[in-house]
Amino acid sequence: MPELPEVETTRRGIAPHLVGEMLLGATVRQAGLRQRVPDALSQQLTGRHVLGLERRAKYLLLRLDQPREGGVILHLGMSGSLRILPADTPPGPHDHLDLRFNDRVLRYRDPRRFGLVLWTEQPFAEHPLLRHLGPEPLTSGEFTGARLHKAAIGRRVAVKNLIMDNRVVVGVGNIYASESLFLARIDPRRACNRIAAHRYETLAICIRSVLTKAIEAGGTTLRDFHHEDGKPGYFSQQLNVYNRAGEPCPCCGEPIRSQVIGQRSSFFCVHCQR
DNA sequence: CCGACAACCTGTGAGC
DNA sequence: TGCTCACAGGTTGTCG
Repeated sequence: MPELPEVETTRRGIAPHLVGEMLLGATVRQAGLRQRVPDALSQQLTGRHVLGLERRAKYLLLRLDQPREGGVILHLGMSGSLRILPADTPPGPHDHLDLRFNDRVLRYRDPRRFGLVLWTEQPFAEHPLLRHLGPEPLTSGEFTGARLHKAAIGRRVAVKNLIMDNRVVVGVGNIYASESLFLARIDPRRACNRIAAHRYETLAICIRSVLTKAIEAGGTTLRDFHHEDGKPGYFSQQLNVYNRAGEPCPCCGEPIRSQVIGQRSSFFCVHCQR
């Protein structure tokens, strides 16, 4: 479900309900996520006030008044979602965890359990899961075509795999990788070290553009992504190639092709993308 | 260091 | 209608 735009949409939806509120504890119904939810989670955060909800890559970071550094790390994996609900709302299937506030809960649902909810007292940026992450595409200023070009030196993976590598740039998942490469007119299969510097400048611009527009549309809903208020994201209507195998290319009309690249389905126009 | 691939888990939709 | 199978938006770890 969630790439950067969906995580950012989630963050914007729930943050206003949380900031300034005091945590009354956590209810863990299923601790077996990608990593086990810490046994001491509830004890650690009870009585703490929420200072803010930040995003780094596809991680959501709940900053509290104590400890001074760190807090709660959340990741939605492939199928996770977060909603604000009245405290007495009965949990449904796969509602693995609640963070409890006075009259409401932040409820975490994740059928496939690829996500995670962790506690850390070290600065978020130093946590092992976050330490190696590359630049934020929308906010860092470090994300440039030159940097992409440099990251490609000495590598020969397909360019689609390069931009999905979290050490190169974060937040570009399978949907927006295909979409960005379509806009940049680059064949996703092309070896990343066989692409000119100026094309990487174009690609960086296209990545930023696609992610920005997806956030403005409230994310992409393919099967089950919904906002905290239950409404879908509308960016799927703006997808040019993703999930559109056989449909005409919006640019030239040739049928869009799908092919597995690096174990993931990819969509592109053989005619427009070189 | 690099790249390919399996693994984690459940739900869904296509096809028979 | 009901069954089976392939596949799904992410990330990590292992192996050669």
